Amino acid sequence: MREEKRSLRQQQIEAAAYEVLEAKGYGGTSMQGIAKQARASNETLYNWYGDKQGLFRALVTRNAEEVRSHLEAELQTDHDALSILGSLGPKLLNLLTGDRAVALNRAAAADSSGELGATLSRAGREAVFPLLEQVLLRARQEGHLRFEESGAAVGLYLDLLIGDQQIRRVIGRLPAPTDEFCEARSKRAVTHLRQLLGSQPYGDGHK
Amino acid sequence: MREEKRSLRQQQIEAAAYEVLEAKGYGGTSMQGIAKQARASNETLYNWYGDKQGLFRALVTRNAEEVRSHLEAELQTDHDALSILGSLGPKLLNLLTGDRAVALNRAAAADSSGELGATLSRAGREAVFPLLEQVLLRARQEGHLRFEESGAAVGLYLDLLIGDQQIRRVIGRLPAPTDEFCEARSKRAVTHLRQLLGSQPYGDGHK
DNA sequence: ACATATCCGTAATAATAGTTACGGTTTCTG
DNA sequence: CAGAAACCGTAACTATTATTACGGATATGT
Repeated sequence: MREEKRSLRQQQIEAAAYEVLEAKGYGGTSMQGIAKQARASNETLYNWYGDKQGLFRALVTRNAEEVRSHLEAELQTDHDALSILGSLGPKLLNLLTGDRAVALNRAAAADSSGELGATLSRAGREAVFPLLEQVLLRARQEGHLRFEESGAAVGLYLDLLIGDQQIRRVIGRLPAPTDEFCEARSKRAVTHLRQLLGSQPYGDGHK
Repeated sequence: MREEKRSLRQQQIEAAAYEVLEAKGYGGTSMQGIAKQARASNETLYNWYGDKQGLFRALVTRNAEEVRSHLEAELQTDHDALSILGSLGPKLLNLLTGDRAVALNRAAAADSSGELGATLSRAGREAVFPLLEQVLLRARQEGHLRFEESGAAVGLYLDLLIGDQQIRRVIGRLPAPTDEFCEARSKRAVTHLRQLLGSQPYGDGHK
């Protein structure tokens, strides 16, 4: 009972943090601003999160956990690997270039200690990577793709899917992506991946 | 004489700004810190650059100008387009993910007004883009590549070359790239670009 | 050499934000 | 229901920092 309420309150506070963060950027985001936005008190924020970095660490890990669980759910289906990629791609792109992810990346960029960046990367890319690896390995098993190093293949896929979208979002030069955009870009990534690594049309082009 | 000295002093000040920026991140970079590092006075900084944003605007534009002139020089040679890409790629990658560029991207990410990001993008990607477009159009003319929209082709090339290297550098999860790394990645980008857009089928043996 | 503009070093000003503290109120627990 | 714990609203404390100010030193132009 008390646990539920506290968890709900934390969600509210973290939602408020995102609102301020998205509105004013990391530099313009203060603890008191978050507290006011959430109608909470400074004391509560510090009791729960320790300090400002602790609060952002919580945002990062919770957000990454959501990303990971989304993708893992997608992975449980027994569709063939490439169609998994087709439904997982847009979601991943959307999660990595959406407003929340951008706000967190900005926070990590501004954090001089580098700890937020480490947390963001560890809980983000480094958690997603093995999942994608599984998908690509399955695709290879099914005979749709051909590659030697799975790590390089995942890297190539991420380059094709994400490219420089994230950094351009982070410095404020791209609007939030639409669903259609994510869909189209994901399709393009899969198409190109098949052209580059597909076993059918092009033979093995690396060696 | 006075002009030269002043220009030299500005270079020193801007170099000092980079040093502080690279050491302490944008959040930890203060005007007084820069002044002390440069053995200059606050007054001079404000007289010359107006305010903090003005100083960073100067850094961004000067850095972008260097990038552009480097690439333009490369473009003047009359090698065939794809080999231009081969020598231009590593340089571009190095310039976009080097310590200076990363520091500036962090500054832009932390700037809530978005002005630095706009300047960075305008003077960076948006200045480089047309140059790359020229190269790719020349490659098409020479019959090495086949595409309809040159913009999309440039985008694809940039995705392959840069990918998510920049954002990973900015959040502190990648070390500065070595020359060998830039070289290898550029080669990979050109290889893949030829596989994807090449007009002749891309064979498995070489040449 | 002299008059002047610029620059350095340092300090003052003013505002902001991280963090702590406290009285009053709500919520939980026994 | 009584006591305790947690929470809210607000204020205080402290440190930092963008920006301005000023006296002494340095360089410039004539």
